[in-house]
Amino acid sequence: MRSTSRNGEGSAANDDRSEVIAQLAEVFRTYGYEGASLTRITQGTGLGKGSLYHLFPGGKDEMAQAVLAHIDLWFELNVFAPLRENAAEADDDYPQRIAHMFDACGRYFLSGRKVCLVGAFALDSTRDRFADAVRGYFVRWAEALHAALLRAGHPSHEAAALTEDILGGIQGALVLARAVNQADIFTRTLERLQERVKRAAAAHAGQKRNKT
Amino acid sequence: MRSTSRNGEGSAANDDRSEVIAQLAEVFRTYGYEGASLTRITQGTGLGKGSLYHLFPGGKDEMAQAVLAHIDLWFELNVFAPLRENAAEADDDYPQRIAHMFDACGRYFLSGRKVCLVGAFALDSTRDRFADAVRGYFVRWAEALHAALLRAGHPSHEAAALTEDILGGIQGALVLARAVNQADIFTRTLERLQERVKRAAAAHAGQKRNKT
DNA sequence: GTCTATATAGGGATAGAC
DNA sequence: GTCTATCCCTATATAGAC
Repeated sequence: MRSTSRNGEGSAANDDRSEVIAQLAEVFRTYGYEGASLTRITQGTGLGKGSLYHLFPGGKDEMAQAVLAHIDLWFELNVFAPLRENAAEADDDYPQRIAHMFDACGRYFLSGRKVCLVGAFALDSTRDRFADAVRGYFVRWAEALHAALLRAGHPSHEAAALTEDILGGIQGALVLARAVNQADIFTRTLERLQERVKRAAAAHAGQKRNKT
Repeated sequence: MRSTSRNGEGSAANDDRSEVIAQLAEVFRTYGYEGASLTRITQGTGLGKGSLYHLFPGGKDEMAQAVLAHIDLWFELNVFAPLRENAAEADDDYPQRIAHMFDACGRYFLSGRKVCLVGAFALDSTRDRFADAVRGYFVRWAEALHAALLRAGHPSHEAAALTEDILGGIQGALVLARAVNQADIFTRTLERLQERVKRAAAAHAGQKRNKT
């Protein structure tokens, strides 16, 4: 029953692969790309080198690429897509979508106890190796958030500024939280960012009311 | 004339060492701690292994420690100390000191083209190796900035929030700027952070005026 | 598919000539 | 002080048995 040899992309195999990728992500997050030796990867996954190279013929590079794709998919499904306009519900509650984003981020980064692998890769020469994945992750996040902020009624320049402050604020809070070993810095930062968005939105509502 | 053998800590030797440390910093910033191999360090400094181990008997670990100490000293002199209260000029212009901090940071990080090595070290297991240096850097920065904000008239909770937002905002902007290869994200973020401080300060001044 | 054994290169670090 | 040569270890990757 476990065999999926007939359909090479069976769901059991996918689950296995998914599980391995999650473990790989943990290793890369802990040690960085250069620091993630095959020995550590072997320990972290419980697989021998043979199995690893069978799953990822391209070696470490392909493993990291798979991890980045996995992260990207998660954010695409749980963060970016929910932010974006949806034809079926074009008049949706955008402030709520933005709140959902903060929520998802808080959960994903374990309230500041888990760092952003993409951000970590961005800081050294690892970025160049995975330039497209690193860039794409932030660009698509920024685009989705910016569009949602516009839809929520923020003027263009403010939406752009908020987008940078939010994405940067999240990354920076993760750095800071880990540097001083205080995860709650991340939680507080998320709350303040969300509060700033609400205040800005309320200010526009107030201006509209005054005008009419 | 170049010999400083009699006084082992002669100024010429210090300059040499300082120059080497600056080059080491560049290598660590580019490749990260794990990625900074002795071969790359050799190329980046122009020194052979013999010279390197003569200068830093503790090897790579000591090199990185020296770099961190060097960075720390720079920030102590150019950022932290100017922020702090000074007995000789206790009634100084604290808003201006804060402006000076933003200025110094903008210059140090080359307007977003240079990352923060301490922040980069914080993100993976390198942090544990240099835990004290990493933690101390951010803690002392935070303390100095927080005190300056209090002195500038910000209420306690606001000063604490601004401190986290500013330190985190700077780190995050550096991550973001490098991730998408747009240094101006950093510049803009610095300007907005500074603007927020000014607005908050102005609001308090306004409240005071209304009260009296 | 997963293991063991091995190949080959490069890692950090040291010794000793100069 | 700086270089060259060399040490030993670990790195990534592959081959082939099972």
